[in-house]
Amino acid sequence: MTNKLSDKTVGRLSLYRRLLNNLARSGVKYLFSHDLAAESGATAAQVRRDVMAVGYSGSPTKGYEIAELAASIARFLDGECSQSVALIGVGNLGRAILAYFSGRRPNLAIVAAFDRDEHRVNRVIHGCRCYPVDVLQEKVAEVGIRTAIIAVPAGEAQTVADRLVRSGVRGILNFAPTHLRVPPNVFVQEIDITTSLEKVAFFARQ
Amino acid sequence: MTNKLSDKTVGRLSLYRRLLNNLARSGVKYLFSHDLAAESGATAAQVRRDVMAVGYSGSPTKGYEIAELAASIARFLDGECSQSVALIGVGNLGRAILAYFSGRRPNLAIVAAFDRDEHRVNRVIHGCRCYPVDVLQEKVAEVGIRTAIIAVPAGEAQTVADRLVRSGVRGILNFAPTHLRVPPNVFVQEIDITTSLEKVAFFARQ
DNA sequence: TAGATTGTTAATCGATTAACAATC
DNA sequence: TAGATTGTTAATCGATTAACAATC
Repeated sequence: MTNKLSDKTVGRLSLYRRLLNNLARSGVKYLFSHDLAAESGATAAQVRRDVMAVGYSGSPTKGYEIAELAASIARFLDGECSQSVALIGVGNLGRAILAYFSGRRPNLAIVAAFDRDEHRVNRVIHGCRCYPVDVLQEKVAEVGIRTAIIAVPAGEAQTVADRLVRSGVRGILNFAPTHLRVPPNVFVQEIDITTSLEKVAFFARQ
Repeated sequence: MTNKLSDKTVGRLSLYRRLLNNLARSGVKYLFSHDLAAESGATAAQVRRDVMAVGYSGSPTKGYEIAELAASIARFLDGECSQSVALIGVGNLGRAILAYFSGRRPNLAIVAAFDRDEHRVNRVIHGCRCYPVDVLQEKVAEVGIRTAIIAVPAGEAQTVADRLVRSGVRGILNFAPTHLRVPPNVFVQEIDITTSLEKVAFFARQ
């Protein structure tokens, strides 16, 4: 179960699950690899390999049973118990992230937010309690948080990351436009909106 | 100049430029490939290859002249004239994006935002005029916008993308959790925050 | 000069794609 | 059965890494 799975495969599985849940809601029972491929942007062969990786099998005539496949992916992606997430930085982007995840994923909820600005702390934003950043390490260690989202300005991101890692965080989603230096046992996913937009603008011009 | 450059290379170049500009501001004049590598998370060999791609040359003893290299990258990434960007969806995320880019990049500015909700339109948010989505095609074609950001709910993203493409847009930054189907001459960069967070949570548990 | 770095090619690696026997 | 799809392996592709002569 704790296989070595590539970054990309895990990303695709997460996407498949969401698509499958949507389809299940609309009453569809089965689909073929090429259906899921068309929905997700992957290829049918990728879907088949990814499905294989989670240990689920389909039928050559009926395809995959949607509910079963979704359940297999869930078993694979989600841990035994639900995971708590911390958010650091409650500016425009941080608040958008809070709003976005508010009550959406019960297994993966942002349970604590932190900010340096005292006007933003000691209140509840989109259902999430905001604390001063001074209590970051204490709080993260206390709750046993292992996943964090960094949405602070570039200059503060590395300091925040260091403190997170010291408190036991093992995965960071980093929106700050800075490459974070972390130990090899910590997974970092960088989302650099400026770079993404510049890429789009570049290829739009070609 | 209009070379076939990979997605990843363009992304790294965009990041290098930002790092170089920061260094230039702090008064540094030269750096070596491994310095830029350490800052960006790339390898020194990647930096050398990327620099080669933009047609700039360094010196084995001094390294790269920061200002010159930044200028070469800028010539390469930016077009002749500045590019206008449209934003569709002025919800929490859309407003965060507006705030983020507001006045930051003169060459790549969000000049028009669109939303379906009439409470959000016909006003200026973070310096950007918001229009009803009905005038999207008209406005995009009129201004000659070729780059757009989609920040609408998943269900509306494909419709919006179709209309954008019909109006002449050739690059889309898509925050909606939907795989967009577009013609092959349109570049799409998907930023799926939910998938990214699930990936981080998954690897944090390993 | 000696030494480190550059520009650039060759070797490696990993992921994607093609292919096909097994299956229902 | 005939036919399409599955599970899975082999071939392909592209990007990363290693290597090294040329350079200052």
